[in-house]
Amino acid sequence: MTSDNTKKISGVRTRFAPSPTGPLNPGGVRTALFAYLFAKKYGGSLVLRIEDTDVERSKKEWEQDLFESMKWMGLLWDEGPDPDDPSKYIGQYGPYRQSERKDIYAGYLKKLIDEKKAYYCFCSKEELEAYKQYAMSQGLPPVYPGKCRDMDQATIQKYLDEKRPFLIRFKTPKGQKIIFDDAVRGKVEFDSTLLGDFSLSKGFDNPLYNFVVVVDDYEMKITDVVRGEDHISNTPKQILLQEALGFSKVRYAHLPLILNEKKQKLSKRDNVLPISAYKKDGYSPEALNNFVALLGWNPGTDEEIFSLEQLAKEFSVEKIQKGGAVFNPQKLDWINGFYIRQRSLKELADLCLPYLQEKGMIKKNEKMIRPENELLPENSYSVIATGEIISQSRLEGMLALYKERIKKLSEMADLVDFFFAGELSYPKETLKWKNMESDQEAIDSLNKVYNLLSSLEEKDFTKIKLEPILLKEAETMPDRGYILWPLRVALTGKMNSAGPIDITAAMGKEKTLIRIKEAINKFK
RNA sequence: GGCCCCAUCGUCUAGUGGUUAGGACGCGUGGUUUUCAUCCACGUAACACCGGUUCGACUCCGGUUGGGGCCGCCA
Repeated sequence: MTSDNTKKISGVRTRFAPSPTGPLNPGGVRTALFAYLFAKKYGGSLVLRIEDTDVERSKKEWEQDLFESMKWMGLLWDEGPDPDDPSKYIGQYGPYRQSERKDIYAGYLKKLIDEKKAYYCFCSKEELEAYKQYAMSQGLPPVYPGKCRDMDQATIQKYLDEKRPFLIRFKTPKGQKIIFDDAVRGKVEFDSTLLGDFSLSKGFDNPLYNFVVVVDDYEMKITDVVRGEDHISNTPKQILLQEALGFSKVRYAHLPLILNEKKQKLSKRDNVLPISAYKKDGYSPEALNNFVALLGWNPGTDEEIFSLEQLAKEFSVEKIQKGGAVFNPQKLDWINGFYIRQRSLKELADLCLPYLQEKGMIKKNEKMIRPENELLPENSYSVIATGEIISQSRLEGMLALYKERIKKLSEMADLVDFFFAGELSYPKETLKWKNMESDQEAIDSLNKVYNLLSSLEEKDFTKIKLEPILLKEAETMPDRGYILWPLRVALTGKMNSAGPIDITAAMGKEKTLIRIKEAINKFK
């Protein structure tokens, strides 16, 4: 019922307003995602605003990281810097970089001072810090004591003429109850007295957070603020400012925090990676969005897999949790593995290729022509260690065997490395199946398989053809391991791998026979 | 210390006065299998506590405890 009402609200405008002081992390993405979903759900738009008023801490590189990560995640904004060329803007209300809007802020500051709703403060940092310590020790609210609140005009002018540094403070009304209705939490109440005369700006050209947020949300016609719960105690300050400036009200939805394993607010100290690192590790944006959406929100059904489009459809503020949610990397891995298993072989190959190339295993051939000028029917790759040429479908066949075995793409390379290696090195004892009593049994097994396979043609190296042949042979032994285990180790050099018959098919006749020969030779 | 917020399995959560408290991840066991995974089946495990309201509380109210957030010339 509530969601129906909300749906009717026209012109919903929400915003994501990060400060570029570090790489975008899962916490930031969660805020961005929810703001995005809120906008999409109610047919509104998402504004991206870079809160870079702190020149010391704000860096272009983090802004760039933010654009790239958001784009990669598919969280595209409707207004703000152009993701493809951040020096340009999209949407009709730009630009949205606070560092480029100082004139606007200065105008509102002057207005507040003229109307005696704000005042100059010339107190020193040391003075203020000392008072704060004292106040805390006395159990008093650690807020500005108001020394400069009623300074006479002559003194103000004198200090200004002396070019003393100053702060502009808001003249917070005392004893006022500030009540707002949070979409997540319901009614929230604060006492204005406890807020103190908070600061709006350093001089006229270094405006501060609480002030610029209010100005920008108004100027950008924001209707709904979706942000982390860590901002809830800023909300009464911002409401007071809206009232002082005669701005319209905005609605608030404060999201529960994402917590570390110790149940504290996620921070850089925790082993949570920036989005760019998850990307590098081989997590997909779909999995990340899906996982992060489920942190503090649920669809009300048992369903857990959602695309961004489905999320935008299903999303509702009523279903947002009140308590914080612990970031659980195991569940992320599970979801990521799930998405990998959904991929087509072509997609999987495209996705894994960069990892294989990075490890120096293969390279993609530019020309679709073999050295002897034979045209290839499709893409081809060169195996760097051996110079072999393999086709797209062969590569896909190899990767397919490990699709079910990885949770992230970066794990693929180490699993399939044997396909792209020269002679394998492993202790010959591993060729011996656990039930075998002597080396000779392993040698016999390998010889048998060698003979069987060498009588076949390359085109018979498919699972369908190979399986009956090899299994028939295996049935003559005490158990299948007598045939299959030595073959596995000969082909992969590993104790754990995909099925040996699958590998034989994926590897092809030539290389398979070479590997078996090499294995037998280890005993000579 | 002050203010604000929160409270169901280890974790993410369903649940809106009467349920064997459900699902998912993880973990364990079994099945499939030559191995590792996948897959399937089964299992493990929770209403923080104390009062009240009520015929009846996980659910409503109060308190306690616990956890968290914020208290910047950061955002």
